[in-house]
Amino acid sequence: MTVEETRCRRAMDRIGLLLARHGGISNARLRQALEATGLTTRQGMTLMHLAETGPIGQQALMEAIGVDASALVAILNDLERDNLVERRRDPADRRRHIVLLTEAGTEVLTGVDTAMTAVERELLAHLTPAEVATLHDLLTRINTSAHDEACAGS
Amino acid sequence: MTVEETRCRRAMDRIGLLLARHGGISNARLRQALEATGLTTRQGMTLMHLAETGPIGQQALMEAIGVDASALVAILNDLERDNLVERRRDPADRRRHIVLLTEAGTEVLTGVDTAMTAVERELLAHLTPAEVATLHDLLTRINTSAHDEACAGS
DNA sequence: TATTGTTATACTCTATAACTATA
DNA sequence: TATAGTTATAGAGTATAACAATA
Repeated sequence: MTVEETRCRRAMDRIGLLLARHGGISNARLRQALEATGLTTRQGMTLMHLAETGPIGQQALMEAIGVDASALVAILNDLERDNLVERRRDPADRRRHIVLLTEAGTEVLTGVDTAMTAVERELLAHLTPAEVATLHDLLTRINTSAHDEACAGS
Repeated sequence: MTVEETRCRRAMDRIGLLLARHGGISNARLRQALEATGLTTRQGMTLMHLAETGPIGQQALMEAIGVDASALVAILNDLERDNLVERRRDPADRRRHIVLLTEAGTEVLTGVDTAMTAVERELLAHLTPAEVATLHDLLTRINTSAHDEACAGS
């Protein structure tokens, strides 16, 4: 297509930059909303995942929430210190730690959910429900996995 | 199935979390792609804005790229050290610094643009051009400004 | 040797408050 | 006093490599 030369599109037409910026804003809002629960965004997200999956090994949990091993350790250390999760050795493979929600962790979850709902309501205030659904669909289809196709060049 | 009660939607149905995560990924990819230019994402973004707006005060630049004053100072210090931008006192109001691209900064810009294009091509590999346009539109309409409506509570 | 989880480290981004110099 | 810019500092997120225990 004709378009202008590929060179130098306006900065905020750059979807990469838009995503980075909105991600930062979402993160900041979530953190603020979660302050009442004493959790960070990633801690809240981790609790939500545990509630969905039930007891799970750290490897699987890592993939589910998209952080690396050392980051997950830090998250779980904090959560375990506050008795929101518990790590148990897997008797079948003593290298593995099975992570599970405690009763206290389950209770905190309600507050997390409320906070996230409030943040979303605000972020998406100008969008219709149909648009929100579209946005959700498009976001999940963004290529998140490691570099595979396209631009594989060098 | 009958869905569960509204409480506790699946974590990755949370748009706030999706945005935060994809933002982080975009940022990481951009950083990696910009490594060749020796710039961080925000430095690259700053150069792009300067190219669009021309000479501009730091207050205006802050708003344009969405970082706060102290963050901008750090960005500009690095860029100025590398002679990519220049700060000049505004003779009309000696408190103000007018920021502008140097010739070297303009040259680097081409590499920044190429890197960003490559990253986007990869992130958006599974979307049609129409979907990309929709995504762009929806992202720009997310409520980025300070808390006004909804959840204003305390 | 490979895998699971841990520790240590460092860099980026973000947020806040205190400071300066001008107005 | 108010504003433009600066400095300092701290917390959160991310990335990497080295390590221990177990398989």
